[in-house]
Amino acid sequence: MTLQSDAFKRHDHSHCTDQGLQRAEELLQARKLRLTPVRRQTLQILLAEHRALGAYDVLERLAAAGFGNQPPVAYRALEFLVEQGLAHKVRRLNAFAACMHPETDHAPVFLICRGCNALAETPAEQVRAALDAAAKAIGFTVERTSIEALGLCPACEAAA
Amino acid sequence: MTLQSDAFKRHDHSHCTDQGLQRAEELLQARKLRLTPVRRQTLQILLAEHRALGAYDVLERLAAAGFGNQPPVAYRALEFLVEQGLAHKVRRLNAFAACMHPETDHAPVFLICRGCNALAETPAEQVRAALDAAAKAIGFTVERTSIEALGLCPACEAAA
DNA sequence: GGTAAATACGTTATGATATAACATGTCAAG
DNA sequence: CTTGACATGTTATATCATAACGTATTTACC
Repeated sequence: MTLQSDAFKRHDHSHCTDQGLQRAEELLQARKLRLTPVRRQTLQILLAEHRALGAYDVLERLAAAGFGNQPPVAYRALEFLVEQGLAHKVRRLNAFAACMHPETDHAPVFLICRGCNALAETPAEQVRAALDAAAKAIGFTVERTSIEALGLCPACEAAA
Repeated sequence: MTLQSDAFKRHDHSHCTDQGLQRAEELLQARKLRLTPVRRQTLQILLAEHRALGAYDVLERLAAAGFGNQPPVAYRALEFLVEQGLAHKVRRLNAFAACMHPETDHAPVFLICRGCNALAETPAEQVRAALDAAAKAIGFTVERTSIEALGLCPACEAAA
């Protein structure tokens, strides 16, 4: 399960998937990069699962879809998607998730529920600004960020 | 090399180490927890290196100091130190660093230089506040955070 | 179209990081 | 001086990730 700003609302996953793939195609076309079959399938897997997935989980699904079943197959596709901002690596989970806002959200914040493993990706402008300010104070230039929080989602908080 | 707010200033490492160990002893005594030989040595290793160290690097040094040389020896000591706020895990590096402000800094921000691998730990109040606000907006309760940035330290920025 | 360079894919092998499970040892409370 | 809690050591294995190389596909250019 992935939470979003509209957390907990049920929605049509296939719509997310279709839209995500379409945005990916547009983005990559604009950059003159290729959404090859493996890459496309990998993105589709992440979009469909709609949560963070380990590389080996992705690999399993790729193999089931007829692609190679050796780790580099998954890692290469994932690396490409991450580089292009179409997916993110959630470092606390050693796992990957499709980006929910590929156009706008270049500095995502992940909220990870320790109760139900739900993953929320929220916009990060304020957080990123604060981080930039802290870095600037010591002359450090920020290029990439990983901002993650572990805690409880509303449902698990209520249940506790 | 570790950068701090007073980045790049040369200083006496042994002073850091002594002070860090002493603070650890006080803290743990107050919590009625034990700074056993392995834990003490582990903290000392992190303080002395003064940068992020992989678990196996720590293990190597522990073994050299006469402790067991199997992974759990290092992982257990590191886990304890992290739990007690005396060390942090830098997730982007899969490595551990002694905490530079064990009393005050419970939500550290790490700045990692991709040029020279220097690691800066800076206070995080503003960043943490922004993160809490973003989480609160969707009803998420933050318990622990990892906030890390990859970029260039002043020296590497100048050199580039 | 034909060919060379660049890019992507598949596979083997290995490296790096981390933990489960259990036996042994140490400490502190009663 | 024993018991229970905590800590350590060890074996084994799980999990995550990449190097290196050969083959295939695509693209750019003639």
